[in-house]
Amino acid sequence: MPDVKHFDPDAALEQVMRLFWERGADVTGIADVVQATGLSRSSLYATFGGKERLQAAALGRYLERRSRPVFDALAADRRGLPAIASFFEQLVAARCTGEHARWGCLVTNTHTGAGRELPEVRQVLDAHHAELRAAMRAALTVAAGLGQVRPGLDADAAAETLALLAYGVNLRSRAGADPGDLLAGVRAVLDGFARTVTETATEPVTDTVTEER
Amino acid sequence: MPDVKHFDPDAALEQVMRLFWERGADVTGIADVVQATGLSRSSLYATFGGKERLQAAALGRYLERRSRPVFDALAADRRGLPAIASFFEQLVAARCTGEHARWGCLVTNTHTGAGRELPEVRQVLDAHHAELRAAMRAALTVAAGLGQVRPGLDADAAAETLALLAYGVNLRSRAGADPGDLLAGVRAVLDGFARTVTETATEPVTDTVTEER
DNA sequence: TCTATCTTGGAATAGTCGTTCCAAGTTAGG
DNA sequence: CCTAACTTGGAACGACTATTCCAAGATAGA
Repeated sequence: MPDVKHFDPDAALEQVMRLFWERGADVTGIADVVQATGLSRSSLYATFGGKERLQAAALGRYLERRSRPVFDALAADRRGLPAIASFFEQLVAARCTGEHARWGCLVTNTHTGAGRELPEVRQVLDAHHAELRAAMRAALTVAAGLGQVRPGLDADAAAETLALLAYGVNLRSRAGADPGDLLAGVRAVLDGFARTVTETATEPVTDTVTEER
Repeated sequence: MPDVKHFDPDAALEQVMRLFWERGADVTGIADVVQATGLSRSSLYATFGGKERLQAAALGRYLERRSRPVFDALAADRRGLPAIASFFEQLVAARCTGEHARWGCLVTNTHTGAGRELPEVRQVLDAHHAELRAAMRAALTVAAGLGQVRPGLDADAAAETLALLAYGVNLRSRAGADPGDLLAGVRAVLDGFARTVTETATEPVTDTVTEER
């Protein structure tokens, strides 16, 4: 029987993902990957193939390990509009403070990069958008059932709105946007989706967002 | 007296801007710039300096020639919410069809690129955001004066929302998003900002957006 | 322990990157 | 026409790019 790998491919891919996430895949060289992972070029190419396949794998890992769990939590949250508000609060906090501050979102960042034309990458981009929108839609449906939402709201359109808003937050956070501004922008949208003007004015569903500022 | 330039620097910068816009500055080499402009490396460096300064110049030109005129038109538009709806209709159309389809927005694209840390570039990014938000705010103020907007709407927050939404549209359009989805997302926001639920349901301010689909 | 089979480190590949340099060409005032 | 001042084409630079290759090392069944 042959030799086995002297490293953990899963841990290596995790480091590659973080490297591409923080710096951007386009401007990160294989030499950087070698240094960050401690692997040799041979092991890297034998395990992951070339850079394009490595980028696709790292992007797929980001969707599975980073995005999807949050999307699933949102879709499973039974609170309605507060669930969406909570999602954005955590998003802004993660994008503007802590370990990954100003890293943005790897999927969002990839939209403008060179690898966006690769089929494997494009597929992840579209899947990310579909899953984000579906999670938003699910939360909006719950909100509608709880009577939190204004009559006549198009849940599909509103879900698309919130997805686009999340991309905007991700994008601007990478340029060092003020978290207060981002949260204010989120609050204005959710207030617009809420049941009536007076209700949201006296007791807004997004009170927690305001408190975060 | 010395020799004069054998080319038009303004026209050359225009071509560079379009090149960076379509392909991305990071993945566009000086060789590509030389080929696209027809200039020699000597003339290029003598006129614009290195690549970083060239990128900053191209980005500044984009803001001045592409973004600002549209922002100014929005800020000067006295229609209120229809002015904002019209802005987004033109945006989606420009991003998804015609000459610059799937190019996105150069400023939006630059948010995720390598040059985003350069002071000159960062300055343009922030200026772009400030001007976009100010234009949105101006249109919202007009809308409030015309009684088109729901009571209690925070114009600053709503302006931030619309700016973030525009970034989302720009980003997703570069990945080939469906223009109908984008317009639906825009419509949902504007309906939420409009005066009352019943009014926007029977006669939405964003009717023209709906018709575009 | 032997050996087939895989992994590993690191050299080497051809190509591209941004940038610099210089001789040759071009201009316009004197 | 002369010449100072500038522009231009194109070669050349070292540093980097992704990728390939191979000898040496490691492994586990026979």
